[in-house]
Amino acid sequence: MQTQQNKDVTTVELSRRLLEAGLRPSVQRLAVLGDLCHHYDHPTVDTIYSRLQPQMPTLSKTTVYNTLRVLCDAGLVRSLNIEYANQRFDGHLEPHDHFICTCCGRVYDLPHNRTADLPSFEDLGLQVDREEISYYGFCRECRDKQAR
Amino acid sequence: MQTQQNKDVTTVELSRRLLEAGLRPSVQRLAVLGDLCHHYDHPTVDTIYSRLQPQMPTLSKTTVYNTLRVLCDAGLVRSLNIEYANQRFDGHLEPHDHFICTCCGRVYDLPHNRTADLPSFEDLGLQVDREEISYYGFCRECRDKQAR
DNA sequence: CTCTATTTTGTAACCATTACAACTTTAAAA
DNA sequence: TTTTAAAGTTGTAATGGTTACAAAATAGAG
Repeated sequence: MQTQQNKDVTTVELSRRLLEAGLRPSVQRLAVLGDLCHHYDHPTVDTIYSRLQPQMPTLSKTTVYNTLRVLCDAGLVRSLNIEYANQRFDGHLEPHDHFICTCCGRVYDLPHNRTADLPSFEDLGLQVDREEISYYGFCRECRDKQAR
Repeated sequence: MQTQQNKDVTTVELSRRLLEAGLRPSVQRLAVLGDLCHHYDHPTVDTIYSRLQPQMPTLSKTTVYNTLRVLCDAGLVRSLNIEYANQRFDGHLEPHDHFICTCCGRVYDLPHNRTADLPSFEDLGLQVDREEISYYGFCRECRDKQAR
């Protein structure tokens, strides 16, 4: 669950997604987007950089930051807002929620816990584009560890 | 809505809450907790500091940080996790959701959009303590501004 | 092939947050 | 009271994630 992978996303598909979003499919962009589509482990910028750098020795961390911003703006990637944590990213685009262990900080995917569509707050003058549901608590590992 | 206030919370009441949480009701703690209970505007650390500093010239920003952490741990205050923003705080404790304008960054309170209690993820080994629902979009002001 | 816009890179700066040690205040005991 | 120890506050310095910026590299158009 945590280290779920999805190797099905080919470079061709990634390239198509970038082009569709009006972005040039550079090596770096393909690498960053690919990393997020192949690992659903909600990595930090640093994690992404560390995974890619060995294969791309000239890669700059600034590029990872820039690329992630571009990908987020294009909607190809989500950024998660997690208490007491660095920014984290998610290449998993189908609607789903997150569980954050307040003990170890790990992030788990959850099925989207919402029966209906996005609620409307038009009466308040608010146009809702996106919803983010996060649960906080203890994962099994941390509960077991604490029990001992 | 945005600058909603609640002057009904007296110092005596704030003091009682602190003591009940096992915290000494120091001047600084009363001030920080009071600020968050009197303004429901989801301030940043800096905003809180700026509001209190004029009346408390010796107040240190470190104290504001320390105090907020202590208050959060005690459950007297919530911290919000908002995309592309500094940490923000909320002294409004009844369950409610938030709307964040992706244009101006303002945070609006919403009624809690959840019919049932916290869902259970026991089957996944996850013990849920807390839920956070955030909506992102455009507020009326920013929509109007963009329309022009 | 040349030119120009786009993208990437590395360094330096920025700024929110935390570590730490000194100082102050408080509460309780003597 | 006075003393004493614990709790709380303060300011400075360090940390570390993120961004600004300018130079270098790259890619697509003509």
